[in-house]
Amino acid sequence: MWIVEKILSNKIMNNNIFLKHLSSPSIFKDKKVLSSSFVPDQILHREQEIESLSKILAPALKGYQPNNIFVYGTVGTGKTITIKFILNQLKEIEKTKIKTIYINCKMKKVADTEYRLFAQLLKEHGVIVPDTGLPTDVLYRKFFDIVEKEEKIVIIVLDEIDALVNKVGDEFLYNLTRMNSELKRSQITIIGITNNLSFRDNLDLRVKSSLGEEEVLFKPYNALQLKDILKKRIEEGFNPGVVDEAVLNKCAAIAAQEHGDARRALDLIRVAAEIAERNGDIRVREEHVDIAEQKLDMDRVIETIKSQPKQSQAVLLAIVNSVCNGVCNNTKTVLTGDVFEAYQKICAKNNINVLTQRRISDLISELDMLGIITSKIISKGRYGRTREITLALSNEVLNKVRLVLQERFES
DNA sequence: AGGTATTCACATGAAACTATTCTCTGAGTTAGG
DNA sequence: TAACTCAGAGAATAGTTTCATGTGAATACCTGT
Repeated sequence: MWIVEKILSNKIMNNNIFLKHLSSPSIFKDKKVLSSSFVPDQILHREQEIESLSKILAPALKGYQPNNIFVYGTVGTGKTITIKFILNQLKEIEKTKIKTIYINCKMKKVADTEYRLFAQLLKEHGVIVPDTGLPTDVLYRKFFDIVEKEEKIVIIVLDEIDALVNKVGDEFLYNLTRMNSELKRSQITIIGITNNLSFRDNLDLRVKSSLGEEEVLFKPYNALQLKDILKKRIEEGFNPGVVDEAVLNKCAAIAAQEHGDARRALDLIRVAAEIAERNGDIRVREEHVDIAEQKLDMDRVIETIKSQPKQSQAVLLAIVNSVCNGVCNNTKTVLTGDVFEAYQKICAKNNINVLTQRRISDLISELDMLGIITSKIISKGRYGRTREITLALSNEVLNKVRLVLQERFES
């Protein structure tokens, strides 16, 4: 503890403003354990899934190509973590003949297009290709050559594969699976992870048959299982006695309600603890969890809004303005047409070029997907068919959103 | 009254376009031998 | 003659526009009673 030494040796003034933060005992023992991306050395309540996955992948150890796998399960059911865990175990036994690659297809600017996916795959093999300029099939060739040269069994994990397929189609999956028949000395196995249970149904038949050779379903955790998982993480992540049973129960219960999302439970407890620590409390209490729940919600919304492009923000402001001004007399809903009008006004005031209504329509449905607004299509008979838009935000969040938006626009 | 046709106000889809960033290639230019 | 420069052709990508087509049900319009 070099800081303590420094303090003792009086190298730091004893009125330094940071001193009081140092002296308060830390709640955390090892904070990274509480992050949802942490892979623990033991995964609870996934014994069955681990068993079947390892059975499928075991042939790799004997030099055969394992079947391709589809992994399903809603958010926070431990899909990613389990796969990572299994890959780690696999590598522990056999490093020379097996190569594992994990790629998250949703990562912006990393693997969200076919080109970038292959660029990423190449990068994993130590080949850097330019971001643009090359035809995609060149990357495809390069990847093929490298894999062939390596003489390994390559296990490629494509997390959130549905996002990529929705964006660019399933052609690349077909190409990847087809590679195997052309590869002589190496083989590729694909593990596709998705939280969209019906994803497989709208795949090309060829892809469906070759990729869906094996399927593993991850069921949501129930409250008891969540509690176990949390408990273990708490033991590792916090100093003893910091979190009591009631808090644990509460987090598990909230997460269980949200379709057994373990990530949610972890976020809750971590943020609750951060809040407690900042307040100078040495224990995490239930009210901290309440605040954490709100804060998580708020942060999520604000973050997504801030990261939206300007036009999208303008559209959101148009929605917020129209809803708050009660365009549709005192109801809290607005229609696409109202939004477009309000949007045009905002553009005029801010000197932004006005996009077509067609585009605005898309931007509105994007905001819907992000969960910032709720919209449903209604038919008003003779008076047309349109979207009925409602803000999906609590008043508190809404006010914050307004502040953020008004910072960016004159309105 | 009951049935059918219209009509509105957008939704939704597909394709094409724009602008930006970047590679590759080959022609032209330059400097050194 | 090798090395360098530079313009032009192509690609990838994101964000849009243009054009075309779809659509649910309140109303207008008929029809036969």
